[in-house]
Amino acid sequence: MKGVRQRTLQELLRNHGQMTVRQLAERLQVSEATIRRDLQELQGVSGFERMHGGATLSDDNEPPVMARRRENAAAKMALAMRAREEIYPGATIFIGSGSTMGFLAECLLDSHELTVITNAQNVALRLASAPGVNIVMTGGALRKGEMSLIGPITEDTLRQVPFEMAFMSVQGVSASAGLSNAFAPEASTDRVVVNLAPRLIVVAEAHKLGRVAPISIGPVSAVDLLVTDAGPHHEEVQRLAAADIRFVHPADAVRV
Amino acid sequence: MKGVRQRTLQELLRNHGQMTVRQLAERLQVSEATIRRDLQELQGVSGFERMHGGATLSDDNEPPVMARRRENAAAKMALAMRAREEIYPGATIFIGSGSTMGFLAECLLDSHELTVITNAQNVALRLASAPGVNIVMTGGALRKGEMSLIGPITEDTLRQVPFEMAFMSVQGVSASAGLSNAFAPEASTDRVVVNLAPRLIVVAEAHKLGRVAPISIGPVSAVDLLVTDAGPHHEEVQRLAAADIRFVHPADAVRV
DNA sequence: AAGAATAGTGCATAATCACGCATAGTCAAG
DNA sequence: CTTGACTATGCGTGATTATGCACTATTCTT
Repeated sequence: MKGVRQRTLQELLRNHGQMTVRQLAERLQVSEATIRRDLQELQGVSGFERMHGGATLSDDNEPPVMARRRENAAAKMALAMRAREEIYPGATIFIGSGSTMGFLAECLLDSHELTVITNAQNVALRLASAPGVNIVMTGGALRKGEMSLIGPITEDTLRQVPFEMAFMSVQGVSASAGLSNAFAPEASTDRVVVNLAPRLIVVAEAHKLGRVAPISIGPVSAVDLLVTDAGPHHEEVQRLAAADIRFVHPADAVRV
Repeated sequence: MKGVRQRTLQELLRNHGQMTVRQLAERLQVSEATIRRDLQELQGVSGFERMHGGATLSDDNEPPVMARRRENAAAKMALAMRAREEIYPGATIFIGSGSTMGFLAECLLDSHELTVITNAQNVALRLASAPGVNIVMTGGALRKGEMSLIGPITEDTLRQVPFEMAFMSVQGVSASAGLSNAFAPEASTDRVVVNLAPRLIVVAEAHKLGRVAPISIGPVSAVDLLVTDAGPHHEEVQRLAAADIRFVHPADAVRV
């Protein structure tokens, strides 16, 4: 019964978030000593935490990028699905970090003969269960909040692995100030991607348009395609169009 | 009847996710002994896991490294805790892949001023919630089962990032045949680690001692410290000791 | 700092397991 | 149809493993 019970136990913890030893013993019809022994063995499960009186198991350790996953999930998924249409079988693509890129990974689960190079843990993890997708991660320093890899090592790796197109999301897209991001080390890595990408596809929700973040990562002219849910009447969209940027919308978001 | 029953059995497991031997015997109208024999034969079916009292069959393809996490959890944790004692504040260490290394990561959550370089996703993920730990990941191709990064890119990164000691677990440790692993591309990466590590600490459960896997990754002389739960009377331990290998045991396993 | 709650541990008991052996089917050749 | 070899199944046994209880150590609360 032990193994089976431990599964149930994890299930309970995952659903309730946190439970006391007493509750678990009652619920699983075993003594508290047994629960304690079980919890002992669960040490090491990601997100699991033992504490006096009980234990917690958060869905994941919930770095901000995971929390943001839930914000505007529908819109992000729509953008991701539109972005996916640019990918053809056999392609080698780069996918950057950010919650929207996580959705893109989700869209690619049943792809065949696709090679994905990424510096984002959430992308790699999601795609790990995609049998038809080869995954290459860049090396680098782990930026914990974003679960992304950045820095000179990342950039070196990028230069070693050629790719045909790059998908990235950024903090700001402006016809005048170009692409921009907030965090300097990450911006440096982004700049390398922008320079290396034969074809650069930027995915940006409407509120990113016109925004300017502290660090510039490249001119808008580097953008080959902008996927956004901002409608054609959005004033920044018009400026970008004037700057000769091609942009597309998810099918069901044109009315935004 | 056997084949039919075993298919039904898998069906039941798939639907219920988990069942006890008793339940299965009742449901299929055969003795528990028969169920046990059936379960014996189902070993190797993907997602299938035997455990005391019952069995589970998860439909999601969780990586084997996660499944192995549950096997011998207590022993692995003991080894990991012993291994941790070798780490001093301010150190820069490499941690390899494998479930035992995941436990080591777990032990390091409250470390301060530690830099960890790793090619293992499970290690990086676990340590992502450790505020005092800097994490650098190697790049490379993702080996999905192990959730580890391997290949030339990994090796390049390793050469770029100096570290003071390396922790790794291997498939086989033999006084005569040295360190060995099963999977060639991974072994290549391991070999680089063995060569680069100023101090190499190998963590191996008792059953790894004396075993020889297909691909050699280095001589035993490369090992600076062997952490094992095999007691001093284990015959391979004696051979290794004769080969001048230092080894230590987790505190509570010396009596083995 | 004292009292209460919670956690860890050794031990006896109960559950489960693996193995050997006997029985009952199953199938093919004669 | 019979015989004999083979397989599957059930049962019993000793060994292994898990569990609960009682007790001690630790941690939290006030």
